[in-house]
Amino acid sequence: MTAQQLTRNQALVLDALSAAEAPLSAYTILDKLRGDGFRAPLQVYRALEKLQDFGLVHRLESINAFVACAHPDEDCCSHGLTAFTICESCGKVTEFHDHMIEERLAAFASDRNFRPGKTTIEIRGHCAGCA
Amino acid sequence: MTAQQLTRNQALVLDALSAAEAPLSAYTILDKLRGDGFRAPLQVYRALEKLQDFGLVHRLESINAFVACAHPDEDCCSHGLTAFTICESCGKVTEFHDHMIEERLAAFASDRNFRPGKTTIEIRGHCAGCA
DNA sequence: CAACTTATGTAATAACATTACATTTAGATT
DNA sequence: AATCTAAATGTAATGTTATTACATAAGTTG
Repeated sequence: MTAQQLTRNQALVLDALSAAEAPLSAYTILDKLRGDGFRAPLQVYRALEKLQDFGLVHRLESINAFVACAHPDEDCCSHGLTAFTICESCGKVTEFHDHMIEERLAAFASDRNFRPGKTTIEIRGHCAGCA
Repeated sequence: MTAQQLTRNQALVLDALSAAEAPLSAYTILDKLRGDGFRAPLQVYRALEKLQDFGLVHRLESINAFVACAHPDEDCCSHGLTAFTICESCGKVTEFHDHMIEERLAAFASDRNFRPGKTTIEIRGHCAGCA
């Protein structure tokens, strides 16, 4: 996915996520953007979908929420697997990549002729500050 | 979590999941069990919660659905991480454990003083039969 | 039995996400 | 510039997933 000019809605949603300290739900984003003319969930979901396509936003499956990519410039999300730690106290999310985990998962899939699509790795717990 | 006598509702929910070829949503389970007297979502969610505590059922976060544990006798789910492949065509789920992945994730968490709780690893894709 | 904990029943509501359809905008083509 | 087309947008309605609140019943332990 190559660099991309964002539409107004996409830019607003990305800004909202970038400004947030923690992941936001689609409906929280909607509420934040009502002042900018947002009125319906679909406006948010559509922008989120594109932003995910562009590798600028990640969806955290285990908490139904979204975060801005930590290093979008590296096109990080297309070259492999992204994993997350998610603090259940403060919401802080850390994004990381581990080549060995990627290989092990790929090997497992390959052994079973399973063709992998999107992979989710999320560790919920408590961060250093909240321990 | 030690072996456990299940209540009627818990047993019914577990049986429904065990009989299914693919993961079931809570509401699908509810519909299957209406003939057994189930009337409300909470009956299902409460049973599912306990069954997860007992290590007899897993929740698949990325598809909001539940599966019976593939090898509940081994108490598999308490001794470590469980990972899944999920076929997006036929719904088939394969459960697996990988000690090295477990170690890598633990090491990452430890390095950052992140105290891990529940970890999710789910690979969505297409199984050999559906490729 | 009394006190307590666990499980259950039921209704209502909250939270998350999609379908359907009409309209507008932005780029490309002529 | 006028036209065409694909992408994006607006809006309403609905579908799906999960929880809160409160009342009742059943099992456990002193």
